[in-house]
Amino acid sequence: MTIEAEFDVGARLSAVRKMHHMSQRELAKRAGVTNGTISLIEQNRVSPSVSSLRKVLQGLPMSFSDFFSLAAAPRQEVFFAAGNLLEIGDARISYRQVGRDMAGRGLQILHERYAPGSDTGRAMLRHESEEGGVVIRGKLEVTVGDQRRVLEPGDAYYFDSRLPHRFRNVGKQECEIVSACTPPTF
Amino acid sequence: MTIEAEFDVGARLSAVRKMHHMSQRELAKRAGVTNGTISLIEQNRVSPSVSSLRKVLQGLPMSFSDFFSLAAAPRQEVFFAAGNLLEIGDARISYRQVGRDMAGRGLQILHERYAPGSDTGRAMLRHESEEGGVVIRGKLEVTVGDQRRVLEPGDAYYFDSRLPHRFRNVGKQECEIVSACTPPTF
DNA sequence: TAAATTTGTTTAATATAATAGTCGTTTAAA
DNA sequence: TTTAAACGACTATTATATTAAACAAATTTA
Repeated sequence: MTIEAEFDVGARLSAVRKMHHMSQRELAKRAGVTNGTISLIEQNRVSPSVSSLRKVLQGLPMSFSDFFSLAAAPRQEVFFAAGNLLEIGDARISYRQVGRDMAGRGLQILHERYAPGSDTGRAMLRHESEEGGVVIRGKLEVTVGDQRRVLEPGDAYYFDSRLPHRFRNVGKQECEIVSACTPPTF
Repeated sequence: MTIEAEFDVGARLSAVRKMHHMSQRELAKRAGVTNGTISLIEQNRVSPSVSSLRKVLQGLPMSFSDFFSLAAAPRQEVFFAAGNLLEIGDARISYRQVGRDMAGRGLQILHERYAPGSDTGRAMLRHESEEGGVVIRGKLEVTVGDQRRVLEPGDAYYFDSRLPHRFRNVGKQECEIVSACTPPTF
């Protein structure tokens, strides 16, 4: 039986709104509330009623359970520096493990390439899986939740796929990464 | 990206409160609100603020995500009459399947016995699994969410373990059932 | 540059939620 | 029965959320 740790409704709404590239006014318009309401909620100067919060979330759109699952999700370590990977290979073949402990992770690794300027764009939310990767060549801007960083060769990422996320090749050359994700639930 | 279907906050709170065997006053006391607030919320005559709903849920205790996951969970068929099981065995050995389609279920079957008057009691919420069973001998009162029924030999149940649930042997003889549950996530 | 949008914030007025206290009913005890 | 305790519902008051409108700062357009 989990109890709610306190969490920041305002910051969470602000983050998820920005991930959807909406202004307060645009969201307010879609949600059928005023922009002032959004502003006050995001500053935690009011605690919205469930009914108005529902209107706001429907403007994204997002369900209550997604919103609160995100809010309740423990913050994981997202970025790993190039020199901060765990070497588990041998002298001839190097296996560099992303993340300290793999306990309870279990995912499959893939290779991907990004043309200059390419962008995974809109599809920001997935469910019930995890994914990670390593940049081989080029520059990749990775956005996860409210965290964003441009990764360069050797850098890596790992996060819960339920967090909103986006990949962009911000460099002028092709970008190659080693990525991985858990298999679909069924 | 799931959107919230409308759901009845008041009815959900009322159901989950009753599953915890609390009166409005008792919950109000634990939550630090007045019993009138609980009453008004359960009648949907107000839409509680997130902050007061949090106080109420902490009185149970229950997290936002559990509360809204429950509310968002599609209502499954919970009870199956004795003659309403799917026979998948042969003439010598009878396998009677509980539930129509097993698509996306995947669980393991077990046998259990309940002494007269025994009661699983308090532990009402689990996570991320499903369970079901068949009564072989005796009478078993099964409570799932806001649904309750006394099952007799041949009757069966199947439900999402995230729903609050409880088993009681209300008969005077030992009760034997065939039950099943999904393995723990890790 | 200058004008025009668009951004997030703020304030006074309004609408709504939460409280304290009371009521009638039900349940249990005497 | 009678009494006492507990229950959920209700009302008037208080506290809070929401709105509408105006504001300054940042960005875009001409």
